[in-house]
Amino acid sequence: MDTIMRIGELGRAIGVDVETIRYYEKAGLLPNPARSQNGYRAYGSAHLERLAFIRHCRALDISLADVKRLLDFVEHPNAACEGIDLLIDAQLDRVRARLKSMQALEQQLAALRGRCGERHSAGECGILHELVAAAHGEACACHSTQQYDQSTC
Amino acid sequence: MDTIMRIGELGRAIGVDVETIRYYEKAGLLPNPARSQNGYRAYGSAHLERLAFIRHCRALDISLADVKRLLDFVEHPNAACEGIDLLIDAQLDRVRARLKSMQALEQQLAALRGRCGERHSAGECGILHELVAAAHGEACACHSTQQYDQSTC
DNA sequence: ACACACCCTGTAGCCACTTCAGTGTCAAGC
DNA sequence: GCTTGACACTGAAGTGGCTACAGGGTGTGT
Repeated sequence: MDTIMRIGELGRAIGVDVETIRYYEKAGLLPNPARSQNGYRAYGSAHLERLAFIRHCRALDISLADVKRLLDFVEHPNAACEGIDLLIDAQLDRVRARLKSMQALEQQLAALRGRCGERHSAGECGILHELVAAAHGEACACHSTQQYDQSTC
Repeated sequence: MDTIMRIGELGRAIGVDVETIRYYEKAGLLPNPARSQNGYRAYGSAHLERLAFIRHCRALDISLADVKRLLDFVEHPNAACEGIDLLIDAQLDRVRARLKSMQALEQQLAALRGRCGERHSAGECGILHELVAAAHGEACACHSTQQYDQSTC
């Protein structure tokens, strides 16, 4: 009743490298599949679903450790769910913090890019000058704060 | 004339862990400093500036390999500068791509967060349901595309 | 008989650090 | 003189999330 797939088929079905699947297995995220006589891994629809879940979480940039926790919740649906929203909250906080820093980064790089004129030596390059000056200047917040806490520079 | 600092002072001056400084040295980003009689590293203002430059570039999320290239330009100011703007362009492209995907991510996580009500078991948790359903659904673009190419889900 | 695609295991490499184990140096306090 | 503590040194190993490779076995088509 259950379609049986080999690792390559599973990989193609979800769009995951076979090495990654084996890696998830070793990391304890995918349960050990049955083996056919030749020793090949034999996957069913349960594995397919679980792998899809993992990849969806990874697409949300959730760490494998957290994915493991979420999978525990899926396995034990009667447990209290407190942990779930806390986990998602924390993830959202992380993503928002990074988003903010990436935006600052984009601004800085875009400004930097405008500094370079045409046909000149590295010694006259506005980008390089700007980088050196910014690294030197005390007004720049980059050096005193964490990478992901920086505002403008 | 040149203030001489030990590694701890240099680290505090720039806000970098001493281990990171030694790592940069081993990686060839910081030149080998002089040593005092006891074998301690002795840094001068040139090292300070160079380290500040490196950290500034890293704050801009520029890879160490690219920082190395930029440092080469700083060292050889008479070379042509073509490489510099290309490097910054590529960096900007990378940052913008990540920025876009992070924005999509934030949307998805925020939507997910809204799914969880109060006091219920994991089996009834809207977040978990949503995650499982989204992983299962074919309409979701997450599985077929790269992590950083996803749009909405 | 052979090519070729697929599968297996185990190990090492990637990036940018971080941590650790084990040892040495030096100034201050008792 | 002895201890304590902060700081320095080296080299190796660990982190996360894969990715790549070496060296073999399996299965199908021609």
